[in-house]
Amino acid sequence: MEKKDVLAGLAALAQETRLDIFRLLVEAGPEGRSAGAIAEALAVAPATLSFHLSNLTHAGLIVQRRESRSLIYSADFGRMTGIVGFLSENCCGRSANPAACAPLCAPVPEAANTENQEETGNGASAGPRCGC
Amino acid sequence: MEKKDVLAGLAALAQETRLDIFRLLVEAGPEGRSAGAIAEALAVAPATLSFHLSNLTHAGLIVQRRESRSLIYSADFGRMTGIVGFLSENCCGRSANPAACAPLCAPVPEAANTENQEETGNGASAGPRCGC
DNA sequence: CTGGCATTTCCATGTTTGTCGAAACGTCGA
DNA sequence: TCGACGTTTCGACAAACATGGAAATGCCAG
Repeated sequence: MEKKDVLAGLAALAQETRLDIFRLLVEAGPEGRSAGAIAEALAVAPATLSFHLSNLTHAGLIVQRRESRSLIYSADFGRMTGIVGFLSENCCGRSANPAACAPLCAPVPEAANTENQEETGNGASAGPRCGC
Repeated sequence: MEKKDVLAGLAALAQETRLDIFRLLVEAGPEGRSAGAIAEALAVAPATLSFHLSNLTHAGLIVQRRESRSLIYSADFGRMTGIVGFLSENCCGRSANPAACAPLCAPVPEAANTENQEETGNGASAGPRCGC
């Protein structure tokens, strides 16, 4: 995963409409959703949606396939995990002492959860986030 | 973690200079780095750096502390894991069948690694990415 | 081949963003 | 208190971006 790819992915997600689209597709899973269905679900004008879908596709975050007259879009999780990996690369300088790293790299177990419990159980499943 | 926070975090990271800063601070760990040290390491003009540091701070991705005349910045991993959690929220509609979800949610074990091995061992440590 | 539907491309607009020089601010050593 | 140093704020500019209406494109049923 190269820096420019990560940058493109983050830029694509850093926009409300596109973030909504992506999360809708994450929720839809491999099955995906047609452009029309997305437009209806999010109440976005066709031209605007097309612009954003193109953006997300070029960023590699979503994938397009045809099904009769409709174009179906679905999320590409591999790309997302790649981006996350890039962000935590060389975490804490790959220090050999997990102690110095723990406060940052593995705050999930209990500390970070005291703030906001809404959607724990997903990414915050207490697994080791970085290689520390 | 609210949507606007996630949006702010992604927008902050979706910029080359800021991405470089954040990754530098991720590598630096809890110890952090002074503004001057960052400016030197990345060859960024002081005013520009200050602008980006402020941006990252407001997004909650980095934290500031004073040490004599210098301001030390360090990454806040809790925020990052929160963002990742938000992105994979309701993954695959929380479907009860992991089979339909696996191709997207847990492609890491072997499939995704065949592409690019550079920084595996970090985020791509084969742990379950979403709650599927 | 033709009509119709789903989606995209084109275009113009207003808004946001990244950049840097100059000046101001706050903190520390003497 | 003073001078110096590290950092931030201000001001201005060019560039990139989001948006939606209208027209064009691609695909399918009959």
